[in-house]
Amino acid sequence: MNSQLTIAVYILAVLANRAGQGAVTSAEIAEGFGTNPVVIRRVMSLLKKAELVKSRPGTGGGSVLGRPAEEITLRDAYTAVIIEAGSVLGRQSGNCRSNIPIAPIIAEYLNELYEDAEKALIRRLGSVTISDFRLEIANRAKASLSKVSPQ
Amino acid sequence: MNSQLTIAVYILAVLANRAGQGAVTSAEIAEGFGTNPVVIRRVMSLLKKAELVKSRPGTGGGSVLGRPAEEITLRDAYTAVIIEAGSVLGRQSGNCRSNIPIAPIIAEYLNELYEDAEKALIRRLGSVTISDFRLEIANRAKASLSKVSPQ
DNA sequence: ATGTTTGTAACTTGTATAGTTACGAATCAA
DNA sequence: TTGATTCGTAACTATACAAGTTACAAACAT
Repeated sequence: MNSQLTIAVYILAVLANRAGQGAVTSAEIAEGFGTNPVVIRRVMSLLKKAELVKSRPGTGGGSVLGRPAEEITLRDAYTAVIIEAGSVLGRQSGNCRSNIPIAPIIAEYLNELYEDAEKALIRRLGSVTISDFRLEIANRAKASLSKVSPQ
Repeated sequence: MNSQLTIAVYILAVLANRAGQGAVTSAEIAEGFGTNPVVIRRVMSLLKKAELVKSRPGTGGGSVLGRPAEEITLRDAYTAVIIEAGSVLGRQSGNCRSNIPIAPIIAEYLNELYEDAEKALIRRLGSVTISDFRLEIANRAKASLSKVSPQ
């Protein structure tokens, strides 16, 4: 539920990279990320609902950005992917089997406190466009490569 | 990893309730919360490391607060319980088996963004003492009872 | 000594999610 | 119209993780 966000922004970054050069298939994206095409399509399906991407089947098909990379923020990706599952934060209860009335009351209260944090997160995510993100990741990838083979 | 915080603040609230009336056993706390004593002891063990509680085995044993309830905040409970597992937020990777170098770079970047949110959360938690918390939960429990049987 | 309670290791169970397989539906090209 | 390609999604498997449980040694009070 959290790595879906990683995948979502990866997808958006790849599509931004290829903007204007035709659609990108889920197989191609999957290979770049090191996973199965279906995993990509599942996340893609959420991005489609949020109209961040458009997809088309058939030869020459695949996905493209729904609007320019400068007009998509990480917040858009977050809400597209996370809202389904409630929130990254508010996942109280988990595996807890307690049915005693006090447990949910505490959980509810803690969730309210989490809300402030989520607002801060969303604000921060909203300040980063896919363009920004793409550049940042490219720089880091370069840096991490030069760490492996220093010369 | 998240319901541990629920348990932690429940423990602290119970011990605050009983301050000056001797130690409380894990069995008693477990019954109140509707779980197994070992689950309580596991969380208690983290609270002990953080010196929020003191425990003693044997007859008349159990746990007491390490300092007054007015001087313990939810932030203390949070750091005691969560730090172990990294953070509520930064749980990137999860089940993701991708070893492609780009995935961890994105995850790392997202985690940095999460940090701002966590700071907000910690600030908020730091503003609530166990005393405050105890009152708030008591009020809510009363309200939720009156919902079940309105008269 | 005896009974009580903690502390913790080891195991079982439940659940979420990643990954996989399979196949129908949509699309394009010939 | 046929065939190749790609998406969309259901159904299944595998894995990881957390809660719950059992068991028992160690610490402590009487």
